[in-house]
Amino acid sequence: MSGTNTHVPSVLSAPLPSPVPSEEYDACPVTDVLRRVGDRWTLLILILLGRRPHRFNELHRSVEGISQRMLTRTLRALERDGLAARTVYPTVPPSVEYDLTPLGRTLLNPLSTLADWAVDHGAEIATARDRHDAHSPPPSEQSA
Amino acid sequence: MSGTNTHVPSVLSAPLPSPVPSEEYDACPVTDVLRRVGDRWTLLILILLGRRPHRFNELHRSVEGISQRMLTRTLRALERDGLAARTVYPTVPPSVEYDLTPLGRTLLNPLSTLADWAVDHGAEIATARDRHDAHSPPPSEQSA
DNA sequence: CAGGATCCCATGAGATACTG
DNA sequence: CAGTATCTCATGGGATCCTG
Repeated sequence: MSGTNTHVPSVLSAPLPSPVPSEEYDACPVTDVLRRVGDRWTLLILILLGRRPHRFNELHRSVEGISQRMLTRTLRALERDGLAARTVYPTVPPSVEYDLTPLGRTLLNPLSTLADWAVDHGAEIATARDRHDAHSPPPSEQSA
Repeated sequence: MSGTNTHVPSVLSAPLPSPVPSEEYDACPVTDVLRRVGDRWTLLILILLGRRPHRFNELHRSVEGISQRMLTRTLRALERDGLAARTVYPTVPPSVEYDLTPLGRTLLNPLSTLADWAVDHGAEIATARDRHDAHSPPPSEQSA
Protein backbone atom coordinates (compact mmCIF):
# COMPACT_ATOMS: atom_id res chain seq x y z
CA MET A 1 0.00 0.00 0.00
CA SER A 2 3.08 2.14 0.05
CA GLY A 3 2.29 5.03 -2.24
CA THR A 4 -1.36 4.32 -2.79
CA ASN A 5 -3.15 7.35 -1.54
CA THR A 6 -6.34 6.48 -3.34
CA HIS A 7 -6.89 3.52 -1.09
CA VAL A 8 -10.18 3.91 0.69
CA PRO A 9 -9.98 2.39 4.15
CA SER A 10 -12.71 -0.18 4.35
CA VAL A 11 -13.87 0.18 7.88
CA LEU A 12 -13.18 3.84 8.22
CA SER A 13 -15.39 4.77 5.31
CA ALA A 14 -18.05 2.19 5.94
CA PRO A 15 -21.21 3.52 7.52
CA LEU A 16 -20.89 3.53 11.27
CA PRO A 17 -23.75 2.02 13.20
CA SER A 18 -24.22 5.63 13.70
CA PRO A 19 -25.70 6.68 16.95
CA VAL A 20 -22.83 4.77 18.45
CA PRO A 21 -24.14 2.53 21.17
CA SER A 22 -22.46 2.52 24.52
CA GLU A 23 -24.55 -0.22 26.02
CA GLU A 24 -22.07 -1.86 28.24
CA TYR A 25 -18.72 -1.53 26.62
CA ASP A 26 -17.77 -0.70 23.07
CA ALA A 27 -19.81 -2.73 20.63
CA CYS A 28 -17.21 -1.51 18.13
CA PRO A 29 -14.63 -4.25 17.64
CA VAL A 30 -12.10 -1.74 16.41
CA THR A 31 -12.26 0.46 19.47
CA ASP A 32 -12.25 -2.72 21.48
CA VAL A 33 -8.94 -3.83 19.99
CA LEU A 34 -7.42 -0.39 20.26
CA ARG A 35 -8.28 -0.23 23.93
CA ARG A 36 -6.88 -3.68 24.56
CA VAL A 37 -3.59 -2.90 22.89
CA GLY A 38 -3.53 0.72 23.97
CA ASP A 39 -2.48 0.22 27.53
CA ARG A 40 0.97 0.67 28.85
CA TRP A 41 2.40 -2.80 28.49
CA THR A 42 0.47 -4.98 26.08
CA LEU A 43 2.23 -3.79 22.97
CA LEU A 44 5.67 -4.41 24.42
CA ILE A 45 4.72 -7.88 25.56
CA LEU A 46 3.27 -8.69 22.16
CA ILE A 47 6.45 -7.56 20.47
CA LEU A 48 8.68 -9.59 22.75
CA LEU A 49 6.52 -12.70 22.44
CA GLY A 50 6.46 -12.16 18.68
CA ARG A 51 10.17 -12.90 18.56
CA ARG A 52 10.31 -15.99 20.68
CA PRO A 53 8.61 -17.60 23.66
CA HIS A 54 9.47 -16.09 26.98
CA ARG A 55 9.26 -17.18 30.56
CA PHE A 56 7.65 -15.05 33.20
CA ASN A 57 10.71 -13.60 34.83
CA GLU A 58 12.37 -13.27 31.49
CA LEU A 59 9.63 -10.89 30.47
CA HIS A 60 9.83 -9.24 33.84
CA ARG A 61 13.47 -8.49 33.28
CA SER A 62 13.12 -7.50 29.63
CA VAL A 63 10.45 -4.95 30.17
CA GLU A 64 11.82 -3.52 33.39
CA GLY A 65 9.52 -1.07 34.98
CA ILE A 66 6.57 -3.41 34.92
CA SER A 67 5.37 -4.85 38.19
CA GLN A 68 4.63 -8.55 38.57
CA ARG A 69 1.05 -7.60 39.04
CA MET A 70 0.78 -5.83 35.73
CA LEU A 71 2.81 -8.47 33.95
CA THR A 72 0.49 -11.16 35.23
CA ARG A 73 -2.60 -9.14 34.37
CA THR A 74 -1.35 -8.33 30.88
CA LEU A 75 -0.48 -11.94 30.17
CA ARG A 76 -3.80 -13.16 31.52
CA ALA A 77 -5.63 -10.71 29.32
CA LEU A 78 -3.70 -11.84 26.26
CA GLU A 79 -4.38 -15.43 27.16
CA ARG A 80 -8.05 -14.77 27.69
CA ASP A 81 -8.37 -13.22 24.26
CA GLY A 82 -6.58 -16.11 22.62
CA LEU A 83 -3.61 -13.98 21.62
CA ALA A 84 -1.03 -15.66 23.81
CA ALA A 85 -0.65 -19.19 25.12
CA ARG A 86 0.56 -20.20 28.54
CA THR A 87 2.42 -23.47 28.89
CA VAL A 88 3.23 -24.84 32.31
CA TYR A 89 6.09 -27.27 32.69
CA PRO A 90 5.47 -29.16 35.92
CA THR A 91 9.07 -29.04 36.99
CA VAL A 92 10.23 -27.92 40.35
CA PRO A 93 10.63 -25.05 40.60
CA PRO A 94 7.82 -24.44 38.15
CA SER A 95 8.54 -22.97 34.78
CA VAL A 96 5.94 -21.27 32.61
CA GLU A 97 6.38 -20.31 29.03
CA TYR A 98 4.38 -17.73 27.14
CA ASP A 99 4.10 -17.61 23.40
CA LEU A 100 1.91 -15.98 20.79
CA THR A 101 -0.89 -18.02 19.31
CA PRO A 102 -1.40 -18.04 15.55
CA LEU A 103 -4.12 -15.47 16.11
CA GLY A 104 -1.73 -13.37 18.10
CA ARG A 105 0.80 -13.51 15.30
CA THR A 106 -1.69 -12.14 12.81
CA LEU A 107 -1.86 -9.05 14.96
CA LEU A 108 1.79 -8.24 14.48
CA ASN A 109 1.55 -6.93 10.96
CA PRO A 110 -1.34 -4.50 11.44
CA LEU A 111 0.39 -3.34 14.58
CA SER A 112 3.57 -2.85 12.67
CA THR A 113 1.78 -0.63 10.17
CA LEU A 114 0.72 1.63 12.97
CA ALA A 115 4.14 1.38 14.50
CA ASP A 116 5.73 2.59 11.29
CA TRP A 117 3.39 5.54 11.26
CA ALA A 118 4.29 6.35 14.83
CA VAL A 119 7.99 6.27 14.07
CA ASP A 120 7.55 8.36 10.95
CA HIS A 121 5.36 11.02 12.50
CA GLY A 122 6.29 10.98 16.16
CA ALA A 123 8.43 14.06 15.74
CA GLU A 124 5.64 16.00 14.05
CA ILE A 125 3.35 15.26 16.94
CA ALA A 126 5.96 16.35 19.43
CA THR A 127 6.48 19.58 17.51
CA ALA A 128 2.78 20.31 17.30
CA ARG A 129 2.44 19.63 20.98
CA ASP A 130 5.27 21.96 21.91
CA ARG A 131 3.83 24.71 19.79
CA HIS A 132 0.40 24.24 21.27
CA ASP A 133 1.73 24.24 24.79
CA ALA A 134 3.69 27.37 24.09
CA HIS A 135 0.55 29.19 23.02
CA SER A 136 -1.68 27.97 25.84
CA PRO A 137 0.58 27.33 28.78
CA PRO A 138 -0.75 25.06 31.51
CA PRO A 139 -1.82 26.85 34.71
CA SER A 140 1.24 26.05 36.80
CA GLU A 141 3.44 28.39 38.84
CA GLN A 142 4.66 31.47 37.04
CA SER A 143 8.33 32.21 37.45
CA ALA A 144 8.10 35.99 37.89
CA MET B 1 0.94 -5.74 1.61
CA SER B 2 -2.21 -7.74 1.30
CA GLY B 3 -1.04 -11.32 0.98
CA THR B 4 2.57 -10.79 1.84
CA ASN B 5 3.21 -12.98 4.80
CA THR B 6 6.92 -12.82 4.42
CA HIS B 7 6.87 -9.16 5.28
CA VAL B 8 8.98 -8.56 8.32
CA PRO B 9 7.51 -5.77 10.42
CA SER B 10 10.16 -3.13 10.63
CA VAL B 11 9.63 -1.79 14.09
CA LEU B 12 8.46 -5.00 15.63
CA SER B 13 11.57 -6.88 14.68
CA ALA B 14 13.99 -4.06 15.23
CA PRO B 15 15.99 -4.27 18.42
CA LEU B 16 14.11 -2.69 21.28
CA PRO B 17 16.05 -0.24 23.40
CA SER B 18 15.81 -3.22 25.58
CA PRO B 19 15.58 -2.52 29.25
CA VAL B 20 12.55 -0.47 28.32
CA PRO B 21 12.77 2.88 30.05
CA SER B 22 9.77 4.19 31.91
CA GLU B 23 11.30 7.52 32.80
CA GLU B 24 8.29 9.70 32.80
CA TYR B 25 5.93 8.35 30.25
CA ASP B 26 6.54 5.99 27.37
CA ALA B 27 9.65 6.97 25.48
CA CYS B 28 8.31 4.55 22.89
CA PRO B 29 6.53 6.51 20.18
CA VAL B 30 4.53 3.48 19.19
CA THR B 31 3.10 2.86 22.61
CA ASP B 32 2.55 6.57 22.82
CA VAL B 33 0.37 6.58 19.72
CA LEU B 34 -1.47 3.46 20.80
CA ARG B 35 -2.31 5.02 24.11
CA ARG B 36 -3.49 8.22 22.50
CA VAL B 37 -5.79 6.45 20.09
CA GLY B 38 -6.68 3.69 22.49
CA ASP B 39 -9.12 5.55 24.64
CA ARG B 40 -12.82 5.32 24.35
CA TRP B 41 -13.60 8.14 21.93
CA THR B 42 -10.57 9.24 19.93
CA LEU B 43 -10.89 6.63 17.24
CA LEU B 44 -14.54 7.42 16.60
CA ILE B 45 -13.84 11.13 16.39
CA LEU B 46 -10.97 10.52 14.00
CA ILE B 47 -13.19 8.42 11.77
CA LEU B 48 -15.97 10.98 11.70
CA LEU B 49 -13.59 13.84 11.02
CA GLY B 50 -11.94 11.75 8.34
CA ARG B 51 -15.12 11.91 6.29
CA ARG B 52 -15.86 15.58 6.52
CA PRO B 53 -15.47 18.50 8.89
CA HIS B 54 -17.85 18.52 11.81
CA ARG B 55 -19.15 21.09 14.21
CA PHE B 56 -19.08 20.53 17.92
CA ASN B 57 -22.69 19.62 18.48
CA GLU B 58 -22.74 17.67 15.30
CA LEU B 59 -20.08 15.40 16.75
CA HIS B 60 -21.90 15.40 20.02
CA ARG B 61 -24.99 14.07 18.31
CA SER B 62 -23.18 11.62 16.05
CA VAL B 63 -21.27 9.89 18.76
CA GLU B 64 -24.05 9.88 21.32
CA GLY B 65 -22.99 8.63 24.64
CA ILE B 66 -20.08 11.03 24.88
CA SER B 67 -20.32 13.89 27.32
CA GLN B 68 -19.43 17.44 26.31
CA ARG B 69 -16.55 17.21 28.67
CA MET B 70 -15.01 14.18 26.99
CA LEU B 71 -15.77 15.52 23.55
CA THR B 72 -13.98 18.74 24.38
CA ARG B 73 -11.06 16.94 25.94
CA THR B 74 -10.73 14.53 23.04
CA LEU B 75 -10.82 17.34 20.50
CA ARG B 76 -8.34 19.40 22.46
CA ALA B 77 -5.98 16.45 22.63
CA LEU B 78 -6.23 15.90 18.88
CA GLU B 79 -5.65 19.59 18.29
CA ARG B 80 -2.68 19.64 20.61
CA ASP B 81 -1.05 16.78 18.74
CA GLY B 82 -1.63 18.45 15.40
CA LEU B 83 -4.05 15.77 14.24
CA ALA B 84 -7.14 17.94 14.11
CA ALA B 85 -7.70 21.62 13.41
CA ARG B 86 -10.18 23.88 15.11
CA THR B 87 -11.64 26.75 13.13
CA VAL B 88 -13.73 29.38 14.86
CA TYR B 89 -16.17 31.40 12.81
CA PRO B 90 -16.86 34.55 14.80
CA THR B 91 -20.54 34.53 14.09
CA VAL B 92 -23.20 34.87 16.68
CA PRO B 93 -24.01 32.38 17.95
CA PRO B 94 -20.47 31.06 17.56
CA SER B 95 -19.75 28.20 15.25
CA VAL B 96 -16.66 26.03 15.45
CA GLU B 97 -15.57 23.55 12.88
CA TYR B 98 -13.21 20.63 13.43
CA ASP B 99 -11.32 18.92 10.67
CA LEU B 100 -8.40 16.57 10.32
CA THR B 101 -5.04 18.06 9.49
CA PRO B 102 -2.93 16.50 6.75
CA LEU B 103 -1.02 14.76 9.51
CA GLY B 104 -4.27 13.48 10.94
CA ARG B 105 -5.27 12.10 7.56
CA THR B 106 -2.09 10.08 7.31
CA LEU B 107 -3.21 8.27 10.43
CA LEU B 108 -6.36 6.93 8.80
CA ASN B 109 -4.74 4.26 6.71
CA PRO B 110 -2.62 2.61 9.41
CA LEU B 111 -5.66 2.76 11.62
CA SER B 112 -7.72 1.15 8.94
CA THR B 113 -5.28 -1.74 8.73
CA LEU B 114 -5.79 -2.42 12.38
CA ALA B 115 -9.49 -1.89 11.98
CA ASP B 116 -9.65 -4.53 9.30
CA TRP B 117 -7.86 -6.93 11.56
CA ALA B 118 -10.30 -6.19 14.34
CA VAL B 119 -13.26 -6.84 12.09
CA ASP B 120 -11.75 -10.02 10.72
CA HIS B 121 -10.75 -11.50 14.07
CA GLY B 122 -13.17 -9.97 16.51
CA ALA B 123 -15.24 -13.13 16.59
CA GLU B 124 -12.22 -15.30 17.33
CA ILE B 125 -11.37 -13.13 20.27
CA ALA B 126 -14.89 -13.28 21.57
CA THR B 127 -14.87 -17.05 21.23
CA ALA B 128 -11.56 -17.40 23.00
CA ARG B 129 -12.79 -15.14 25.75
CA ASP B 130 -15.97 -17.10 26.27
CA ARG B 131 -14.07 -20.33 26.42
CA HIS B 132 -11.58 -18.90 28.88
CA ASP B 133 -14.32 -17.49 31.08
CA ALA B 134 -16.12 -20.81 31.03
CA HIS B 135 -13.05 -22.58 32.35
CA SER B 136 -12.16 -20.03 34.99
CA PRO B 137 -15.42 -18.40 36.03
CA PRO B 138 -15.20 -15.02 37.71
CA PRO B 139 -16.02 -15.04 41.43
CA SER B 140 -19.57 -13.74 41.16
CA GLU B 141 -22.77 -15.19 42.55
CA GLN B 142 -23.34 -18.83 41.83
CA SER B 143 -26.85 -19.72 40.63
CA ALA B 144 -27.32 -22.95 42.58
C1' DC C 1 10.01 -19.32 39.81
C1' DA C 2 5.55 -17.72 39.07
C1' DG C 3 1.90 -15.49 40.90
C1' DG C 4 -2.04 -14.23 44.34
C1' DA C 5 -3.73 -10.57 47.78
C1' DT C 6 -4.00 -6.12 49.49
C1' DC C 7 -3.42 -1.14 49.77
C1' DC C 8 -3.05 3.27 47.51
C1' DC C 9 -2.68 6.83 44.06
C1' DA C 10 -3.41 8.88 39.25
C1' DT C 11 -6.21 9.13 35.44
C1' DG C 12 -10.39 8.18 32.53
C1' DA C 13 -14.88 9.17 32.15
C1' DG C 14 -19.98 10.34 33.16
C1' DA C 15 -23.49 13.91 35.17
C1' DT C 16 -24.90 18.22 36.03
C1' DA C 17 -24.90 23.15 36.23
C1' DC C 18 -23.30 27.50 34.49
C1' DT C 19 -21.58 31.12 30.68
C1' DG C 20 -19.71 34.23 26.58
C1' DC D 1 -23.70 27.11 20.12
C1' DA D 2 -19.68 25.77 22.23
C1' DG D 3 -17.83 25.35 25.73
C1' DT D 4 -15.95 25.59 31.39
C1' DA D 5 -16.27 24.03 36.30
C1' DT D 6 -17.18 20.80 39.79
C1' DC D 7 -18.31 16.34 41.70
C1' DT D 8 -18.16 11.56 41.61
C1' DC D 9 -17.17 6.85 40.39
C1' DA D 10 -14.53 3.16 37.76
C1' DT D 11 -10.27 1.61 36.09
C1' DG D 12 -5.21 1.50 35.36
C1' DG D 13 -1.26 0.90 37.49
C1' DG D 14 2.55 0.74 41.21
C1' DA D 15 4.39 -1.23 45.85
C1' DT D 16 4.66 -4.60 49.07
C1' DC D 17 3.98 -8.89 51.25
C1' DC D 18 2.93 -13.74 50.98
C1' DT D 19 2.85 -18.77 48.86
C1' DG D 20 2.69 -23.39 46.03
